[in-house]
Amino acid sequence: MTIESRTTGRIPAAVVRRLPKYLTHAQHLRHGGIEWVSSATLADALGLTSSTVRQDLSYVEFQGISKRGYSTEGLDAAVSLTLGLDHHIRCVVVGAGNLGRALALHNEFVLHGFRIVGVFDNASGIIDKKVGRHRIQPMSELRSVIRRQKVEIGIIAVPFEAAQPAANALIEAGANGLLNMTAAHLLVPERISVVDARILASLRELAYAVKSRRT
Amino acid sequence: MTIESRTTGRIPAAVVRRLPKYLTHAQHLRHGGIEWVSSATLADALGLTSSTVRQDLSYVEFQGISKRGYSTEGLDAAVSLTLGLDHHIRCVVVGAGNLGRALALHNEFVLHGFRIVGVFDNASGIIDKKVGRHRIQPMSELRSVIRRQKVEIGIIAVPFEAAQPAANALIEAGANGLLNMTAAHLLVPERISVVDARILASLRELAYAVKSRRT
DNA sequence: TAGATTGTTAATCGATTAACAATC
DNA sequence: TAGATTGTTAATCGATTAACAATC
Repeated sequence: MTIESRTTGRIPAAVVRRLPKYLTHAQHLRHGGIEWVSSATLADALGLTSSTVRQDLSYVEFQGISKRGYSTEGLDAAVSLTLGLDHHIRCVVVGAGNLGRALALHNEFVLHGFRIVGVFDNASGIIDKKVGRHRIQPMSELRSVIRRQKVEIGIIAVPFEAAQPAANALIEAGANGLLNMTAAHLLVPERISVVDARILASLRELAYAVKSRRT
Repeated sequence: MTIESRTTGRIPAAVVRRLPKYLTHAQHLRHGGIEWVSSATLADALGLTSSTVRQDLSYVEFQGISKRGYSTEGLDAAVSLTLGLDHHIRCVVVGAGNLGRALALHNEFVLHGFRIVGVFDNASGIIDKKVGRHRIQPMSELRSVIRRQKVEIGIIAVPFEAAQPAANALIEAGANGLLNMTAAHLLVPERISVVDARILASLRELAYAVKSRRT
């Protein structure tokens, strides 16, 4: 495969899932003043093999240097660019319950370029209440906020039964990506990307793991 | 492969990750009064193929019936048992910030058998404050709570730099499974299971997906 | 019974790892 | 220079899908 096709073609799903880990670690190392990291060191820190690391990074527009490894600064920049994180990405939160409010206030998102530009709910009792600097808005305003502010991502933090309607509303309003914090499986058109946060599913996976440990 | 070895051997990771989805959907169907579901219908609802569904369910101690499909009640019971969800599972939350408090109050966990038995933090200013029915306890009490209450799972909802120390404290105190809500990669002994919630990573994956859509 | 649907084997596909020439 | 480390190809491993006999 030529360099051309490797770096411009689609990146395998398994690799895309790992790129955020490389990014986080590269930023962490940079922050600690470490300028170079080898595939072996990176692998150890992230629980991978050095082979996987080198394979993965070959999909990123960036080269390591023999005998030195990868520049943490270059790695940060290149992975950020590959993921499309070179500019702020606007998000809205749908659902202003405990979880939705916590996410709207979550500092880490802003710190890494995800800007929450609206918090929505359909419970009339909480409309206009404040969540940090946000004012809870009714779902009827979702469309105009998404259009005006060019929102790309909707975070769905509603009760189980409200998840699909919330997804429909977000899609109809123009969102292209959905972060699903519920246990519901969302049915969406092919052009829409969904990532499931799997919180309950993760606890259930852990239940299996700790059970298996016992037997 | 004999029935014996299929159902008693270790279940492939990819299958374990899907079992919670089958469980959620089976419970949803049951709740709606639907008693039978075919592999094809299940596949459509969950975005899988009927072949994957049948393969996956062959790892569960439970059989479908030709021409009718799977009993939703049987499916619920069998998957619950396989995952080890036939009894309550005790958890603690470490970190009483926005996210930790939201998770401690999250109704869905209790509803599905995960009981939060303690909320911990090391910021002296918030010790003894209430989170719903929970009182925030200092980390110094973590060990005795985990031992006394036979806690299996620790939920880590602390700032990035505090994640590894929190994991160490949980492991030292006797937890066997960790749900990591932070972006940090946790280094743990082999006997300990970690599942990453990947919230920031999921947003970054979505950033890539919506970027790729545009080009 | 005939047809629908399961359970399972075999084939395909994709992801990970091993190996090593290129190179700094 | 000699040795460490990358980038890439080929081999292995695991996950998904296709196909079909068994069965209700």
